[in-house]
Amino acid sequence: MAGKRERVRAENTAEILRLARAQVERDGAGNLSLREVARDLGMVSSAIYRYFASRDELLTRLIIDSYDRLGAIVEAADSALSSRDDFRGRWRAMSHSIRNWALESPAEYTLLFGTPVPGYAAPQDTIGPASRYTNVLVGLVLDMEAAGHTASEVVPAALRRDFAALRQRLAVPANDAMLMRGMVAWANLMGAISLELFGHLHNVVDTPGALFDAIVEVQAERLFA
Amino acid sequence: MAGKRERVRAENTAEILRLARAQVERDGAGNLSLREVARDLGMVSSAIYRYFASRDELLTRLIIDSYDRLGAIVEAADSALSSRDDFRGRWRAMSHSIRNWALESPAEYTLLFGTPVPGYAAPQDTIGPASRYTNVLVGLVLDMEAAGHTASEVVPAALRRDFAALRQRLAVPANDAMLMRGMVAWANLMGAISLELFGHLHNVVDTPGALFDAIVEVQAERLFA
DNA sequence: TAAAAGCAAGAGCACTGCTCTCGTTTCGGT
DNA sequence: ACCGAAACGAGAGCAGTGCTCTTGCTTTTA
Repeated sequence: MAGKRERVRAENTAEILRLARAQVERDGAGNLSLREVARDLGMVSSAIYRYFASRDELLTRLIIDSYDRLGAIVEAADSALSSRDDFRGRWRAMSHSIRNWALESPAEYTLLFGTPVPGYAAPQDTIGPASRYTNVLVGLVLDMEAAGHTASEVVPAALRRDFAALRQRLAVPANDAMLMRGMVAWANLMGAISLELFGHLHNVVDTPGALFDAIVEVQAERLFA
Repeated sequence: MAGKRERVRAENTAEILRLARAQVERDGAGNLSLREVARDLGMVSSAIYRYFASRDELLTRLIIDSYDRLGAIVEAADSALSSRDDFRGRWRAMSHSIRNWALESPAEYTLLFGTPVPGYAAPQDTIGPASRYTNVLVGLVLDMEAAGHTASEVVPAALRRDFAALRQRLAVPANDAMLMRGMVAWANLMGAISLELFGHLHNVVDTPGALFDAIVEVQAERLFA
């Protein structure tokens, strides 16, 4: 029998997620409507609550899935480079993979890196998937250090404890200066993408792609040479 | 008579903006409710439409005001430094003024730099006020160049036209490399603040303030020394 | 086979943005 | 000083939202 009920439940759950994702992609996360999902699915709105306790829970699920996809994309971009010690190349690859993904599915990027939806607070379940893409960046600075690179970034005393905890939690033996380097690169990368995607470059440059390339290149030169 | 109607209109408009701002500050831009504003004001909801054509128009007005306040704050922070050729100091001052403002009124920061509200597209009226805070940064790189500093940032050919247009539009005689430097600093700054404010640092560091200081310092060392 | 659990439907609540109509109040021109 | 026009606030109403509760039906479990 394989459990008819169980099978139908899985199908419906998947279908709800599919429709919700399409809706988010079309109208943005803020406009996700449970009732519309229900209509598209040929159900009544209250039935959705058998599958997701609330709109926020559905959103959370979408967020987790998006983090997972982003993680997979960045991992693939990084590991596609055969020469593991081409650090500049790896930085380029992962940077561009994130931007390309963001441009392809802006609503998804917005879902993760834009305004935390109205009264919504990210639950614990998201932190695992969320760290997948950052782990790729961590891997880069780790490999650099293993290859004998030294970083000269100054790390204030107040940050040393944070970095020590981070080192322990992630089992990452990078030194403070190298971690600092990663943080600067991370902030710069996400800043460049957010400025572009949220429209702050509109009356500034006409070819945001070229600007992004240049920003990545400046960092590659400075941090990953 | 001084126009009773005109006076009342000005008062009501101001009051609507005040209440709406308080609401945004409390519940976030996505939860701004015209009906609640009307209730707080002792009016019926439809009356609000005598003053603002739509919820989006009210939001736009709030956004413009916020850009103006941010602009004033950053300008003040920069011009508070008496030694105009202390570029690192000026960079520090403007960076921290933005972050402090963001921490004091996160909903306001979110309004400007988070997700462009659901189906909302920023109208032209915002681009003037929006460039006020960036002009301070532009002023910094301009002064650096005037003081004889040279930048070594590489600017790809594709960006040269954008930068030429920018130079003309803003009447800013900075060379390409120096403009590039400003862009990197800008992206890094906004990235650092957004990561913190939108919760992406939650399981990363416990003292985001220290991380921010360090990021600013790294850039000060590299770009504004 | 009977009880238990899972399910979809439907009605309903309290909201939302927005529109339209209807009396009233204020303003500008004669 | 008057009178038409314009501006105004109130109120009802429409279409939509998230979410809850009850009611019957179906599948699963014991």
